[in-house]
Amino acid sequence: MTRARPYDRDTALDAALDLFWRKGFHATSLKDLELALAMKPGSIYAAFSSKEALFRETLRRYFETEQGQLRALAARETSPFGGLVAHLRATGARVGTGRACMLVKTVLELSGETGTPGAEARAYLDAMRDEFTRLFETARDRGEVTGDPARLARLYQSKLIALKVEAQRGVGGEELRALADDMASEIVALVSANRQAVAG
Amino acid sequence: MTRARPYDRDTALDAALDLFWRKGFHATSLKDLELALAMKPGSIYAAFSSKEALFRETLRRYFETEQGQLRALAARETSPFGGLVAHLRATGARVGTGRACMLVKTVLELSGETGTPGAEARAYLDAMRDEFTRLFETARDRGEVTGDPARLARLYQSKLIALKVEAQRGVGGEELRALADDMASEIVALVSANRQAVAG
DNA sequence: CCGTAGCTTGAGCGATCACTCAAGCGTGAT
DNA sequence: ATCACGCTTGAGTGATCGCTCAAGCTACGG
Repeated sequence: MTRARPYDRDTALDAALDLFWRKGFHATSLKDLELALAMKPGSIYAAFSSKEALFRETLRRYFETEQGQLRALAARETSPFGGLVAHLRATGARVGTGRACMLVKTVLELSGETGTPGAEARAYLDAMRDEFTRLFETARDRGEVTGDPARLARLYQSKLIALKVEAQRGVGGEELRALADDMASEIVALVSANRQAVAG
Repeated sequence: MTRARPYDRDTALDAALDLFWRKGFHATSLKDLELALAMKPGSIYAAFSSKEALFRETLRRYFETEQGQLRALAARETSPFGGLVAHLRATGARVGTGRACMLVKTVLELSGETGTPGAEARAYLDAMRDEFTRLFETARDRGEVTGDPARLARLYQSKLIALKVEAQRGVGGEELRALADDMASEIVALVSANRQAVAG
C-alpha cells in the first residue's frame, strides 16, 4: 500500500536522546539531528512534529529508562533501603560516561521560559523523588530507617544529582566511586542515628 | 578629546551576568543583551569583543564574587569548619532567587565542545574546591575534623551544588533551609565520627 | 500492468543569529 | 570658532536557524 520507512523509530529516538543529552536542547541543531538520525528534515517533522516535540519524547524516554533501572534494582534487592544504597553505589560506578542527569541539565538550561520542556523535566524529577519517598516509607515501616521519608528522599536525590554533576565535571572513575561510597556512608549513618539529627 | 561613554562598564557587566546566569549562554541573544545593557551592538563589541568574551568575563565576575563571599564568611568565623557549616546554611537561606550555580549551569551546557567557556567554568569549580580543601586542612590541623580534607571538600562541594540545583527546581525557601540543615547535620556527624566511615 | 496511497526528498522559506562598518556626533585642544 | 579624535550609532552583512511543501518514489490492490 505504502512505501516502507527506511528508519526505525526507536533507533532514531535513541540517537536523538544521545545527541540532546550530550549537547543540550539549544546547542543541538536540526542539521545535527539529520546527521545523527540519518533522516531528512521532512521525515523528521513527519515523524516527530517539531524539534521541541522530539526533545520532549527523548526526555520521557530518558525518564522511563531511569525509572526502570531503579525499579529493577529495587526489585532485585530484598530490602528497600539496601536497594537505595545499592543504586547510589551503582550510579557512582556506572556514570563514567561523564554526563550529568539529562533532567537536571534540562531544568538548568530551560528554566527561564515557561511552557518549555523545562517544566516537564521538573515534573520527572519530582516523580523520581516520589519514587524514592515510597522506598524510604517502606523502609521505615520495616524498621530499617528512622526519620521523615520525604526529607530522606530529598537528601538522597541531592546526592544522586550531585554525583552525576561530578561525573560531567570530568572526575575520574576511581574518585567517583569513592565519592559514591562516602555518600552511601553518610546516608547509612544518618538513618541509623537518632532522628534528631534529621528532624531537628 | 573624545566623547564620553554613556554607560558604566561594571553596571553593564552586572546586567550581562544576570542575563547569562538566568538564560544560559546559547539562549541569550545579542538582542537580549542590547536591551539589558542599553547598548547598541557596535558598542557591545567595542567594549567586550564578542558574545563569548563577554560571557567569559561575567563568568569570572561570578566566580570572584562567590569566592569573595566564602572568604569573607570564613574570615568572620573563628573556626574554619564552623565557617564551612555556616556557609552551607547561609546558602540554603539565601538562594531563594531560584537559580543554580552559574558555574555548574555552564559546565552542563557547554561541556561537549572544547575551547568553550565550559572549560573555564570547570577550572573555577576546581578552584572553589581547592578553597574548601584548604579550609578542611586547617580544620584538621586544629583537631576540629578527622578524615581526608580532599574527600571532605568534594563531599562538601557536592552538597553546595545540589542545594543550588534544588533551589532552581523551585523548592521553597522553608524546605530549602531544612535541606541545608540536614546537609549540615550530615557533615557534622561525618567529621566527628570515627574516620572509617569516610576513609573506608 | 497500471493507479493510487503514503511515504521520502531536498531545495528553499522567512526569521533570527552573531557581528561589522561607514557615518554621525560629542568633546577637549588649539 | 574650529578641528580632529574616538566614541556611538543602527542599518545591514552572510550564515544559520527551525521548518515547509511540491514533486518523486515505492509499495500494494485490482
